[in-house]
Amino acid sequence: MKAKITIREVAKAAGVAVGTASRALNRSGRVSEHAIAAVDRAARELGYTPDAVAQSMRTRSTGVVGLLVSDLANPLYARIITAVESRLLTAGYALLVASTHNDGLREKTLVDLFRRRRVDGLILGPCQVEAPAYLDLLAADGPVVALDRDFQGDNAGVHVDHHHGALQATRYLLNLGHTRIALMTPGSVLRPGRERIAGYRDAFAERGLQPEAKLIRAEKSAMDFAFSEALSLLGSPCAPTAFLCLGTRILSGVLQALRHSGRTAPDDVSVVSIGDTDLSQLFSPAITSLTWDLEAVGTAVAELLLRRLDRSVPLEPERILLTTQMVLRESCGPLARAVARRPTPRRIRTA
Amino acid sequence: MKAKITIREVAKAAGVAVGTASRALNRSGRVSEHAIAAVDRAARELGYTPDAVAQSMRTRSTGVVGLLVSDLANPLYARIITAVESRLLTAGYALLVASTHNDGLREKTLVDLFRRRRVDGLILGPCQVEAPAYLDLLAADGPVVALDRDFQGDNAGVHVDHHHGALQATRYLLNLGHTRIALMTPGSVLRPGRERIAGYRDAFAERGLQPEAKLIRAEKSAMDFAFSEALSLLGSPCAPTAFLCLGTRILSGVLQALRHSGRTAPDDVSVVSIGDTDLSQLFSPAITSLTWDLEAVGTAVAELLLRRLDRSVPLEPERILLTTQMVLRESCGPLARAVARRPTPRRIRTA
DNA sequence: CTGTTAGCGCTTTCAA
DNA sequence: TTGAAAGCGCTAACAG
Repeated sequence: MKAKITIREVAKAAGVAVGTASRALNRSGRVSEHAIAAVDRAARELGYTPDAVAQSMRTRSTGVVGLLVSDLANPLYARIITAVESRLLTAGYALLVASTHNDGLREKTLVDLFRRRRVDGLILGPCQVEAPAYLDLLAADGPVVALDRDFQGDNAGVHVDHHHGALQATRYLLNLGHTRIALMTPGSVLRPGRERIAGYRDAFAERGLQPEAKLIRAEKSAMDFAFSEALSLLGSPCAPTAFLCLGTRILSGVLQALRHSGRTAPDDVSVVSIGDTDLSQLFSPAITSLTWDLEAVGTAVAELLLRRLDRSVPLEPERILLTTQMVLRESCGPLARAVARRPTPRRIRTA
Repeated sequence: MKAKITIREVAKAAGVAVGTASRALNRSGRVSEHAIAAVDRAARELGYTPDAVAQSMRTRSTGVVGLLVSDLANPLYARIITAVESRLLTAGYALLVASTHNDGLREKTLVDLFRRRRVDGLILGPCQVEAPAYLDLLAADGPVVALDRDFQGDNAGVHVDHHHGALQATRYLLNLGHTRIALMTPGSVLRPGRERIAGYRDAFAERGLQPEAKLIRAEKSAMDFAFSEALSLLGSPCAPTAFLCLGTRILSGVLQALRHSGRTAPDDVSVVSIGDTDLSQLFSPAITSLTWDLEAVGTAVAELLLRRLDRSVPLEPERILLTTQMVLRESCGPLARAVARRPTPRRIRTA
């Protein structure tokens, strides 16, 4: 393990004092061209690399930002993270990541872990407890920006317009004549879920309707609750004629349930997915989906943080709202079709 | 921005010297029970959090490890990373991540970025140039472990047995009577691709056969080259009767090509996917796939690194090889079927 | 067992 | 413009 080269040795090799070497390397303040040249050359020859830890020690800035999401393996997050990482890298920042698994306690632990490491900023995705008390204290240590999450503080964040998205999707299904639209969501606590449920309700309200409470499946439950929930819904006396699926895993579960019970979209039921993936694109029939620009989300949240990291600009509340687009594919049809087919005995019976 | 509490203030509040406070907090060496109690209480009351940067400065250990993969958004990597993060967290380590985008230069930049930040260890996934010169120098700074990648040095890493996997999959197709098996891979440079191609060849060799060179599509090319490649293969005079797809994106492309040209598996062609995802499980027909335990890969690589981070154990070469399993589903059939159907005019014509 | 002190490698006053 | 020196917060070595 060869000894690390320090700025001290560079200074000596260049025939200047360490202070001068530092100023030369950082191009900060008044240094002679001559000194700069000598120091640069010495640094290059010795293969000097500044020690970021020591720099952080003095400057109180680590050049690291932390990112917390509920699950790194979620393909949607994975793509957002890639975009965040990319944008941050161009500004010289490194990215520390971790999964909260949607557990408030774990989030606190991780935030502390990051804080002890003196991250310069924090990006927080949705989590169980949206605005825990420690978030306010935290803001004193550096900027915290929200990723599809609501918490007080100076309120900076990037949000997807899930409300409008769900509204749009629900309207579409209502226009096709569906009213028994099952809403399958992994939870109603987190912002995305909350907003989507509200959008769904509002679409009904626009027509003076109200969704059947039983069709809203927002219980927090096991990962693949969607399969069993969908199956039981399909077997109930007033089965839904359409499914609005919130998330890839949910879509998987619903599609499996459909297959299992011998139904197909769009003939027996219509299916819309909120969140677009390989699966929705390639499934037969291709699934009509609500999509949004994940790269834009990542880039925007990184940029927002970067702006707040730059102490020269004043910190004012800043919320960025990104819109969703509906991609029409093959999985939806007018109610008539489903009604016409429902009487078939095989289809009515419970699995 | 309230002033940070340092160990100095904790010591004063507890009525001891900083040295004692440090020893008490770290339970290191000889400290009286009394002192420990006083220091702990003072620390709690003041809300003291040790500054990891200052600690790193002294101890020369940051408690951070770096992880580099070609693409964080790749769902397979995403799941591995989650497992790595989980395992590392239990040992108190934080995880710095970045994507190399399979670019050797970018990898070097990132490795430097991590190194300057003095990560304690490094996990490197496959990249363009498998064993660049700087990797050897790097080993002097701390342990480097490979993730499905071959490089010299002290050779520690976790590898998936892609060779055996591809062998297994190819044998399976050969047993079904297929010999014109297209191998669709995003590249032959990286270890996984190399090994898989070798396995594929070896399966042919076992029967004294040799695959047609034209059926091996290992060109490095655009992300969705699979679609056009598959389409052109299907239109060629001696179209393949089976597809071996290496990776999710490739599978997507091939499935799209099949749909586009009006063919379906397993009647017209057989399809096997190497790497199992939602798509392969839910597609109709469900795709016969080669799968491996991604969580095990992540845990194993984390554990391997952790072991090497512990300076008390001697560093000896250590390679962990994980096996693959073949999951039989509905996308493959005997050659006979495809042959019987091929004469149908619509199917022979090029799209 | 505990206090004092010397740095880790760097940036940043403050004089010169 | 430059050099010398003072720390950033902490741990480790050394006296007591």
